[in-house]
Amino acid sequence: MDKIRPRTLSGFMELLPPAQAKMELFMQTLRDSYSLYGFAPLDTPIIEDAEVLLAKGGGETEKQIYRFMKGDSDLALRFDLTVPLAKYVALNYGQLTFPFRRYQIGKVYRGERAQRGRFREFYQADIDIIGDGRLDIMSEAEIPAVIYHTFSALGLRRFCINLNNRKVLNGFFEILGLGAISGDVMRAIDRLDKIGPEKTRAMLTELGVAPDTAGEIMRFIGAAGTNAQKLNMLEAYRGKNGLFDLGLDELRAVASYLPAFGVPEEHCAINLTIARGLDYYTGTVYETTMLDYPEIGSICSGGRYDDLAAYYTDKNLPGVGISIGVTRLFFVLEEQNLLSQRIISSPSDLLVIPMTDDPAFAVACATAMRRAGIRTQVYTENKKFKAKISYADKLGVPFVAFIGQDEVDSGNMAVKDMTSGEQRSLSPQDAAGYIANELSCRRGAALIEEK
RNA sequence: GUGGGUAUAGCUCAGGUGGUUAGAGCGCUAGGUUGUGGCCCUAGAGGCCGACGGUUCGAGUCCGUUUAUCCACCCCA
Repeated sequence: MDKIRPRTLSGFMELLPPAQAKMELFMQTLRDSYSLYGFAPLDTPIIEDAEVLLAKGGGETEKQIYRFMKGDSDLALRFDLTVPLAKYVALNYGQLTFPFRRYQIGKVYRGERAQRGRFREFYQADIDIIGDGRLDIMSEAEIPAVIYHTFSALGLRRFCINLNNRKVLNGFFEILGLGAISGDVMRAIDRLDKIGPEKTRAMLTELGVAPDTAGEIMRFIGAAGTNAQKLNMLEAYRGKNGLFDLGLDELRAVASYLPAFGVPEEHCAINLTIARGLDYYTGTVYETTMLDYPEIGSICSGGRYDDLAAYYTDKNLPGVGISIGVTRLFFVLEEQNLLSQRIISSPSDLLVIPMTDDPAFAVACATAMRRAGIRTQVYTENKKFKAKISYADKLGVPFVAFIGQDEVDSGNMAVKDMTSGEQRSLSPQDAAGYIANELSCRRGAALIEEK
């Protein structure tokens, strides 16, 4: 009989158990970090009514969204977590307490061509703070702290949160008389780090920007130095444009609270080239990059927006949020070999191997170990001894307990440390203490270990 | 959506100018005798050479079509 060839669609990540164990730890670390800052967990359906998801319509979203009919229902898979959040907040407005702080980690779908590090199904890990009518600048100032803590908790050290403000950029363009093409100009300067100053200048010229104006833009966005020095440079433009002045005040406020939030300046820098492609950002924007892997691009992006749910409600709901591309980041970390080898990725801490015809004592030992919190499985297949211990070896189970006739007679367990090869005969109670103690010494390794 | 590359064992890949039973490494299975894994040795299983069509006495190899996949661009996480 012909078999159907098993296959997984391109662009869909499917991991083997050891890698999946690390992925789970990754996401648990994110959950713990987000919740430490007072964000509430939220989940929403993967499938929504197409009319709801495509409320905004047009553009890339329309082209990339998975959409299908089920009977008479026009359905679509969510392509991010922000649109479902907007719907959720509009729908449950009366029952939510504002500012509404939620985190959500979930799969999203984009029907585009998959390639290296680009997936069609991937996890996003979002946090957002939604205000009712207004939202203080302090929420924008707090976001870098959450990003900093989250990546630090993962074990990442070599990263930088880039800060900018859309009002500063748009105000600056208005000062230069480029207000009409600010979107195109922003797109051009956003690519500075990727294509270099010459090509950026050429793009500006193509847009019809006069040479000396282009020069001023290049000087402006290329500003170097500390955050304080960059803010001083910006002060030179104060008084020429209301929007710019407002943005400068916001940027200054966000930067000034970094120390109180515990964010070191070397991890959070004003970068005037950061524009973000998404057009709904209206204030602070964030983009986090790994210092040793700039080619990867942003691993966490977000910003301030003025009206989250305008398509669903008349309520004005300004907010600020960020998204970590979990699947891409995990893929890159694995590819760069930055995931710690010290993480215990075994599904069990202990494998109990019965060697007598009646496994009752072995099962009783396993029960005692589980009561002590030790993740335990019993090997019950009737195979040769070698195959049994090899099973533990392949799974990376750190401890094995042999239960043969000697053990049944003595009431002890023969506990072997698979790393050292050392073996000792212990009562179940002593064995539980020994294993738990050893494990606690080995746990706690960070997920990411930079070279 | 645009441009380029690649499809041979479970995985990574060899297979000059067409020529008999298509190979390697890793992995897998079984041995190397009794209650000790990793290393080593031996043996074995496993392929309609992506699919369809063409050229030819003969195609894994050449040509066409198609599908899948990868890379780059666009855009993004």
